[in-house]
Amino acid sequence: MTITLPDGKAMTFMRGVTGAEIAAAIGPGLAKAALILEVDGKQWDLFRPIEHDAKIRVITKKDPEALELIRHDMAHVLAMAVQELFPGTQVTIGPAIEDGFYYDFARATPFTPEDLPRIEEKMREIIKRDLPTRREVWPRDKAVAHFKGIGELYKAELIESIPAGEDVSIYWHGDWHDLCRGPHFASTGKIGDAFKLTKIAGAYWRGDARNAQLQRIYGTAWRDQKELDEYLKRIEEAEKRDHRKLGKELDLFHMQEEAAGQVFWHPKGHALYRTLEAYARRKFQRHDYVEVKTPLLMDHKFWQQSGHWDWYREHMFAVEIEGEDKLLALKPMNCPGHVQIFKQGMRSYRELPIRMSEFGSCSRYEPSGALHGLMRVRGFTQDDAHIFMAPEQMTDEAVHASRLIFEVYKELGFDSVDVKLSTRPEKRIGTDEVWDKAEADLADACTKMGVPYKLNPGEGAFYGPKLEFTLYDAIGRAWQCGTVQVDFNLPGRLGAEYVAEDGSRQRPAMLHRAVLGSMERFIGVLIEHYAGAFPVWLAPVQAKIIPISEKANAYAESVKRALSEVSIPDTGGGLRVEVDGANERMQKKIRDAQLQKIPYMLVVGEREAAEGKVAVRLRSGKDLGAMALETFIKRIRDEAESRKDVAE
RNA sequence: GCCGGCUUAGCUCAGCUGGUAGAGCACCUGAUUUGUAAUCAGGGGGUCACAGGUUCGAGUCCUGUAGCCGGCACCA
Repeated sequence: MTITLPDGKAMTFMRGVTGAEIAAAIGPGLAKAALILEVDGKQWDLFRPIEHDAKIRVITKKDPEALELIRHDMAHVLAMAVQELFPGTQVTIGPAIEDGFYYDFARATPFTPEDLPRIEEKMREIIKRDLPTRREVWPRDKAVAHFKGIGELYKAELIESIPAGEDVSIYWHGDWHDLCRGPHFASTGKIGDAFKLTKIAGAYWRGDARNAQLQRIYGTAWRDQKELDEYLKRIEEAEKRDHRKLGKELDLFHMQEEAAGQVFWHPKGHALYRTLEAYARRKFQRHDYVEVKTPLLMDHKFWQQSGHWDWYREHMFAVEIEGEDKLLALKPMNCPGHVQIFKQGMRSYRELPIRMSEFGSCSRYEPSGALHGLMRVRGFTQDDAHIFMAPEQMTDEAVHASRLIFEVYKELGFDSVDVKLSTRPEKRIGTDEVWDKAEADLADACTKMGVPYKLNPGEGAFYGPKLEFTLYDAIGRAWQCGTVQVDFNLPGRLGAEYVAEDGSRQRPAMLHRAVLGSMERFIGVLIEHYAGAFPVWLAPVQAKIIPISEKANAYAESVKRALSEVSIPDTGGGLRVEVDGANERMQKKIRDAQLQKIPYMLVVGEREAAEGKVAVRLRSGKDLGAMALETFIKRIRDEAESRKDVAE
């Protein structure tokens, strides 16, 4: 039997040879390092016999696949440990995930945080025992009967969903066994012990809230201690950027119990908000949008007509007014309002497309468990727009909207953006023909732009498919923000029409589109992206003037007035500067400004006052020395206008 | 909404097995008038999330409610 190695070298072995034997034949180093074999492109246990000629590759810790394999094995060890410590606990599933693994258990009493160290210790012990792995193939029905017999009802259910007549593989580690597709390392000792259990959580069986809730334990696992340490460090760094923490430290906003899920923007946070809004407003204007404002509170009939009432009633705030037979609803989105504006007067095809934008305040009664700082709130502002058009304009308008999104992200410093096309969900309105066209229009738009996209089947809105735009922040985390949604359904339901070229009345098509998504959430993303050290154009305080002693206070104020007069186009006003007139030493004021991550500190003493200068210090600590106020103004204005993010 | 955890001064946090609350920073007052990351001294400030209960006595124990945190489910 011939075994071909990756370098093309062929070796001859007896039938039934195992990966371990092949690795040993190649060399003792490889025999030791080998974890899993790849046989004709399929992963194969080292101890599993090979019956045909094959091309093989030996996978070791160094290979990219190793992490996933380690994590999968680790999940098994976790399950073993839990079953040893807590007899009667049922196992369910336990996959490898990004950065780690988890395992879901069925158990009457939930785990407590104190259990984790015990389980971890047991896992290390199991790894140390170096239990050999064995693979068996059972007929499906035998496996079902077996797992039912030992009280593993979830496992039995899993196997029952495999077609009858098929065989399943069972893996043994010592005398513990589990249904598993494999592959697994030859023994538990091969896994290494660079892991840590991180959290416990409830999770629904098969991801469905109607099912029983299981107890999930999460862990992280790596090739070695160094990688594990790096990962833990990374988590720590991410925590430092948490927008909730920075929001407090930088005095940007707060939230409180009496208005759960809603934001109190403080002056500094609101400066961010206004700046971003002014930028977006100007950008939309340049892309031929018209801006409107619609009522917050409207008769709920609009949402009955649109269909939202049926879908989302329990997530809407509704108000009954005493003595009036009306049910009003706080708007959860802006489309019905925009359609009302469209419906005023007779619309001609000549006016189309109409691109109607609004910074629309929306309220949604989000489930309590979903709330998360600025990222998921009950009161938020969409940078929303609805584009009304003739149906045949759809592809062009989708391109137009998508280009705007790419442009804005790029200008805001997000260079890598992913696009997903979410298609018809099971629960939806509209005919299949309409959905066919809607999905095709979005796909065409991507093709036209030359933008690759991933398909996200079944994830569209109930009224139409959507493109979703995901950007990546400074530490590589993904944030889904922008969206472009085709809608051939709502305009009809809400009674919108226009007069076509031939004089007939036609239904307009509509595109829902948001670039930033929610202002609140996007600001949250910006806070985390910049770790609170905003580029000058966004910084709530762009320069802090620091008088060295009281003698320089008057000059400091005059510098502030001069800077406040400097207007920055497209960002909504003059430079934002403050004087620190406290009776403190300069060092202390510098420290305070530094901790507030203010980009420029302007130190002024009697020397600067006499010469009309400012001594410029950057938040990096770099001292630029004294320069004429005019020179500094030119510098900061250029920086703000270009929206540069200066790293130094 | 579901599972688990948490909630002590404006902020960050201490407070052992129940005996009646403490630090640093911030704030206020005074002194100091300062050259690139914390000047010194003094002072004020807490219904220990809320509501019940156990107890001679509860920040500490029990129950409920709310909010927050970590997940899950949801996300027009």
